[in-house]
Amino acid sequence: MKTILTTMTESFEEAFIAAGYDAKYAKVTISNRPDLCEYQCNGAMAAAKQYKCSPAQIANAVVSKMNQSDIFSEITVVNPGFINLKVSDEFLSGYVDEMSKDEKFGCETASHKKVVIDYGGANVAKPLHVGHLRSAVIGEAIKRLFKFMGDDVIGDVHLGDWGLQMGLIIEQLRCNQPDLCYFDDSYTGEYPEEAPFTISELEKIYPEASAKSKVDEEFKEKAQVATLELQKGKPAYRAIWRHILSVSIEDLKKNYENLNVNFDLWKGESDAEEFIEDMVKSMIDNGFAHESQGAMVVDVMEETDNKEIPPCIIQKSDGAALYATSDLATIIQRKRDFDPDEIIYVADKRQEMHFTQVFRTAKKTGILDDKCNLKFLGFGTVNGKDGKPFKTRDGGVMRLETLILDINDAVYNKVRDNRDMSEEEAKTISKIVGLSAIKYGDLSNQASKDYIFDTERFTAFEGNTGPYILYTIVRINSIMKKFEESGKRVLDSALNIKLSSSEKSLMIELSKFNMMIMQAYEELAPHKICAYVYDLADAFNGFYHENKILAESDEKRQNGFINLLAVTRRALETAIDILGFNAPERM
RNA sequence: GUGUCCGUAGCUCAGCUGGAUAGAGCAACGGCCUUCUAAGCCGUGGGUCGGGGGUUCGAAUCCCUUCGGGCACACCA
Repeated sequence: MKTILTTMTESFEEAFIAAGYDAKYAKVTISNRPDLCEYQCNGAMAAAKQYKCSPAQIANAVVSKMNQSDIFSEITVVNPGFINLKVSDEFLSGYVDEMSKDEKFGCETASHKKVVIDYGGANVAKPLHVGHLRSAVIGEAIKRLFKFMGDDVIGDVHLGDWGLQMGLIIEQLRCNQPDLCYFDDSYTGEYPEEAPFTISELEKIYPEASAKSKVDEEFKEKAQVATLELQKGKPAYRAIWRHILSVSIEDLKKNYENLNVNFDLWKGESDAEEFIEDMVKSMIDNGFAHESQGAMVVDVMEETDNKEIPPCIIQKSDGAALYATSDLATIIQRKRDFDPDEIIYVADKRQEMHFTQVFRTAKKTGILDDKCNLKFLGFGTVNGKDGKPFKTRDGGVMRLETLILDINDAVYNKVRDNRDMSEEEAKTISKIVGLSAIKYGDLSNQASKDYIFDTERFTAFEGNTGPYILYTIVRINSIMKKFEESGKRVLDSALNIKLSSSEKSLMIELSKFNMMIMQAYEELAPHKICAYVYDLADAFNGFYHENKILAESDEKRQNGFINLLAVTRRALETAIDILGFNAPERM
C-alpha cells in the first residue's frame, strides 16, 4: 500500500498538472512547523524559478485545483509560497484502518531478494566481548527487517575457525595434557566423542597459548606447523578441532540466545577452505592475479579513485591463505549454495578497506556477476564514558556475558524497587527489559558512528530508552486487560473518525509506520526505527494522558479508543520485534 | 603524508537528497497521582549548528578553505 505521503503527493501531482506545472514539484512532506500545519508542499517555490512567476501565484493556482480533495481538511497558502496542509480526520482514520488490516502494516517492496547477511564475527575458543555486541545486534536487526520486508534472508555467523588460533590451542593442549591420545602418534583407535576440555577450560587455554606465542618463538612455530597439519587433515588434530568447535558453538549459541540473536547458518572460514586452491589457481591462470613482492595479488585500483587502494593479497609469500582469500572463497561457496542477490557484511568500519578490496576482486575476477550486490555495513566502536573503547574497571576486555549480567542486575534492582512482585518474576522481567536497554541503546545510534555505552544511562529508565518503549506497551496491555475483565466487548473494528487532538497525533504517527520502516530498509538504518518507535510511544503517552479510555461513557467512542490501542500495540510490537527485542506482559 | 568520517544545548544524540522560529533525552527548575502502571505527562531556562568564505529568494544541510578529533592506508583478522 502506498505511504500516506505518496498518496498526498499524487493528489498534488494532479493539481500541479491541472494548473499547468510540472508534477515533480508536487512533493508533500511532513511539516517542520507542527504549530502551523501537519503536512506541507514547498514545490511552488522551486517551481517559481522555472516558470518565472511568484511562488504564491503558483501555490494559489495549484490549491485552486485541490478544492475537491477529501484527503485534506485545510489547505492554505502562506508567503512566500508554502502550501500548508491538515489531513482530514476521515481520511487519516481510514488510512490507519487500512494499514492495520494489512499483515505488514502497509510495507511492501517491488522485489523479493535473496540476501545473505554475514554478521556476528565470533571466533571459536574465544569468548564474546563488547566488540561483538554491535555486529550481533545490528546484524540481527537488519536480518529481521529484511525478513519483514519479504526478502529471503540467510543470516550466517561465519565463525573464525581456521586460523593460527587453532594450532595454538592444539599445542597448548599438548603442553597441559601430553598424555591425551591425540598426541600419541602410535594411537590407532577411534578418538573419543567427549571433548577433553570444558568451555571455561578452553577459554583459558587460548589466552595462555596466545601469550606464550609472543615470547616463545619455538612454541609459535610448533603452532604454525600444527595449524598446517590440521588444515591438511591430520586425523588427531581434526578430532581436537571438532571438539573445539562443538564446545565453542554450544557456548556461543547460548550467549547469542541471551541476546535474542539467531543465525540460520553456522558456517565458518573452514567451510570455504575447499574452494581456495582452485580459486587462486584460476585467478592466476586467467591473468587476474600476479606476483608482487613475493605474494600473489589482484590489482583493484580504479581510475576514479582519488587515493591509493592497495592490491588485494590472495596468497602470502609463503603460500598461505589469509583473510581476503577466505572471504573470497566464502563468496564462491555462497554463490554455489544460495546464488544470492545481495550479501551484506556487518563488521567494524575499520575493515572497510578490506571489503572494498574483496568486493572489487570478486567482481573483477568474475566470482560474482553484476546481479549480486555486495554491501558493507560498517559500525563504530563501543566506547566507555571517557570516550575510549569500553573496558572493565581494571582495564581488561569486557566480556559480553558480564555486560549483560551487569545490565540485568541494575534492571532487577529497579524492578524490585518499583513493583511488588516475586523474585522469580522480577528476574524474568529484568532479562527482557535489560535486553531492550542494551539493544535500544545500541541501535538508536547511527550504526556508522562510535557511541558511548553508559550503563547508568541505559539502565536509568527515563526518557528515550528501550524500557520506556516497553513501559508504553505494558500500559496498553494493562488497559486492554482491564477492559476485557470489565466484561465489555469490542463492538466492531472501527476507529473513531471524529478525533481529539492527541488522538489525531497518535494516528498521524501510526500512519508513518510503513514509510519509516521502508526508509530504514533502504538505508540499512535501524536507528530510524528506534526514532520512530520513540515518537510513536510518545504520541501514545500523550493520548493516554488526555483521554480516559476505561472511563469513557460513549460506548462507540470507547470502542474506537480500544481499537486504536490495539493498532498502536501491534505497531510497537512489530517494530521492536524487528529491532530484536520484545515486551513483557507487565513490568 | 594521502584518504575518509566526525565536530549541533552542560552531557548523550537526532536532523544533513536545501525551506518558515535547529529538535529529543538526561541534568536544572516549576507543576500534575482518592481516577486506565508517575518507569508517565505538562511547562521554564539553556545553541553565533567548530571558524571563515561561496552558491541560493532561502544553508546545520551543497561547494571551497581552515582549525580540532577518530579511523584506515600490502602479506593480522
